[in-house]
Amino acid sequence: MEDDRAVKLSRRERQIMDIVYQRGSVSVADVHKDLPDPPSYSAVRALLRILEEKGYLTHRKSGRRYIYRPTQPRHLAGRSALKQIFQTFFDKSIEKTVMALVSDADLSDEELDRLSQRIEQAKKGDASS
Amino acid sequence: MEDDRAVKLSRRERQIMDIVYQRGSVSVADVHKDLPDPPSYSAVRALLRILEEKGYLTHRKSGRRYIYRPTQPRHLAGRSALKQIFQTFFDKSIEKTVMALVSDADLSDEELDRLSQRIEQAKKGDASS
DNA sequence: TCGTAAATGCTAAAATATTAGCATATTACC
DNA sequence: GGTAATATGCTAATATTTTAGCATTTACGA
Repeated sequence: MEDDRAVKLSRRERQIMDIVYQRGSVSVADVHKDLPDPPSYSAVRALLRILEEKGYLTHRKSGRRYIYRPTQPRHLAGRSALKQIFQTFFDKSIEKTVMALVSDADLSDEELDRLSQRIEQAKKGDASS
Repeated sequence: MEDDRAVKLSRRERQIMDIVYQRGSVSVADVHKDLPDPPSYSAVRALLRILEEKGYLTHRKSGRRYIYRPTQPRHLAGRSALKQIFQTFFDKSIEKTVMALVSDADLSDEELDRLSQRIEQAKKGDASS
């Protein structure tokens, strides 16, 4: 289990990381705006600083403000989050997980077609990449 | 956003809920065993009691011990967890999420076939349920 | 240029989560 | 029935998280 990352985050830290990943990069004000039951601006800054100290974020200056970005790329973080979900709720079954996702989504026939085709193409024997 | 549930859990509470959902139902000892950096048995009991107070768990007696179960059914909890993931990491795209899941999984050709067929069957026009 | 609005740095207070330990109850087994 | 092992109930100490506020810096615009 290399899920040490998300497991160690406090509630607020987790909420903030979610916002960061959703937005890609954020200013303090962005986070403050999106946070449920938002605390003071100061509090948000402190949390961001802590997350940076812990290695989850970096920042750069843009004009007079800091822009924070995650250190772990989004797609990697997403994958490990998915892994966690399918282990916890879907008996480690990809199929169950996918079907839950699909059946909740109310996709059009076209979208379903496209999806099933893309899955077909993932087959090993398939050279049409 | 009705994600009020997971959003409110503390770190330990979340770890415990994960264990509960993974196992289906648990004794205190089960949780204690699975918890990363396990605290005392007492601490685990306290957390379970709190989670029950908050409405996430119930318990029944089995012999001399308590068996805890989640109040929200597994599949529902799983779905809302998935929703959270695909919103946060995959631009609210089912397709992106599914493909991330599939491409990480190293499924056999047979499994991929089966999956793509099941997705086909989800089409509205399809009456072969 | 220079005033000012808007940012960050820092620190410590307050709230919440986490933990251990002792007292008590229950069950299984001899 | 008696007793030891294994539960839970409860409470208070400790650790961590979350927060606000004041001091200082920075860049934008009149």
